[in-house]
Amino acid sequence: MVAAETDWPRTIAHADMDAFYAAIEQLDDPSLRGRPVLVGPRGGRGVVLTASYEARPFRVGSAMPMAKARRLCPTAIIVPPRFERYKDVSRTIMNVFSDFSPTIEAISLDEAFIDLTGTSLLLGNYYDVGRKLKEAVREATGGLTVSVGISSTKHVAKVASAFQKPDGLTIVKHGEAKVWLAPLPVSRLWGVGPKTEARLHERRLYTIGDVASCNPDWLTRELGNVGQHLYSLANGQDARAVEGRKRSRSIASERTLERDVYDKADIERHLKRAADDVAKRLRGKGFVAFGVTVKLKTREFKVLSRQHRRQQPTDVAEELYNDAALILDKFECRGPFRLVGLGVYDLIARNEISQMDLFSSGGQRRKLEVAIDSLKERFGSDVVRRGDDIESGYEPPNLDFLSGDDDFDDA
DNA sequence: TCTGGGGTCCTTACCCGG
DNA sequence: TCTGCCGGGTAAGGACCC
Repeated sequence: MVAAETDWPRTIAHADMDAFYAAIEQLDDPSLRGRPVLVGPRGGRGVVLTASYEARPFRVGSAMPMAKARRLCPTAIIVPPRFERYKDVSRTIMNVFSDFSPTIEAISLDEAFIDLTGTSLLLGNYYDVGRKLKEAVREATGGLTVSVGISSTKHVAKVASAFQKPDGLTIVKHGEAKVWLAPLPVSRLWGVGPKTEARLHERRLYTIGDVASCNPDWLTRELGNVGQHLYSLANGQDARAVEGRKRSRSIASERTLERDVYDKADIERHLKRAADDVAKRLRGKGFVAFGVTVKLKTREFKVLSRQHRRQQPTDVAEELYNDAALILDKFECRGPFRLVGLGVYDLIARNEISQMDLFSSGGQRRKLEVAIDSLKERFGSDVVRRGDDIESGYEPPNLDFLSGDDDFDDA
């Protein structure tokens, strides 16, 4: 039944853990098993991070305000999150995925793409691979379940993994993706959120099949590049490859406050805390940052941001804070604000700062990074790097760090 | 007791220099 | 010399994801 799978141009699995945080809490505390569990803050203005499957019949789900979730499911047990523990388990499952392929792309703590191209002869057909993957995760974690989708594109694998949650295994054969996707609602397209869903509905497009069969030029006129992208996805086309690990491009720290702040001194106090946090994480990753942003959210949920580009990059909390304090003066709105945040962008590795003097602006550097990445992809990183050996008297800068060989997100 | 925190990518507007 | 156009760079916001 899957005899043709070796003809697939690529084979990609998407593995997505079921109710990850809640499942870990139930694993670690047997008294929680079989009961509705909400992972999230016990008080304050927080939202549900994960609801266990026992809580879901009460129409409770992620991102729902905790107060509302408690009204809907009064018997739920609320457990504060333990991210360090979740990261540990994440490392375990990523190691399991690595046993199935050298090319895995972690999307978050609990999900990843796994490039299975060419592995069927080693691991059996893709049903076997899927079952082995699920079993390996269950064994390595002591009982957690994962839902797996396997197809010839990232997008279909992703949609397939969500198709039979929890503990599902869905395989969509190459060449059958378009037909398989057609009856699903447009909201299942990866990248369609509430806003885009509404825009599609306004145009009488309700299923993925509706999108697939509409006129692509019309859809592009209506929705711009998004329309073009969605048309391709709806037709089962998605050329994106499973990418290994990627460099992080920004780091931020923001908090919704117990009470709204009006006072500039109060805002500055929160910026100071955020600067400390961001600086610590920058140093932990060995990065320095050129760009600093301040984010404020009004009582009406309007998000405002202002940014500033430094002459010299930094990972020092005091410098980040001083920039943030200056940025604060750029806001016309005086509050009250419910959230204060500080972020950094335009990151480079700290040990390469001196070489950055060659490039005056972030845009130029970004273009150079893209160019170098594409050269490395095309010719291999060893070939591209060989410029250092040229005996011309000119010593080209070592730009290895631009490909991010050394520092990555560990998520 | 009504709305998190951490990200990425894209669009739009504006400024500036050629 | 002035004006208009165009493209690049940057800033701000928006949508989306988990």
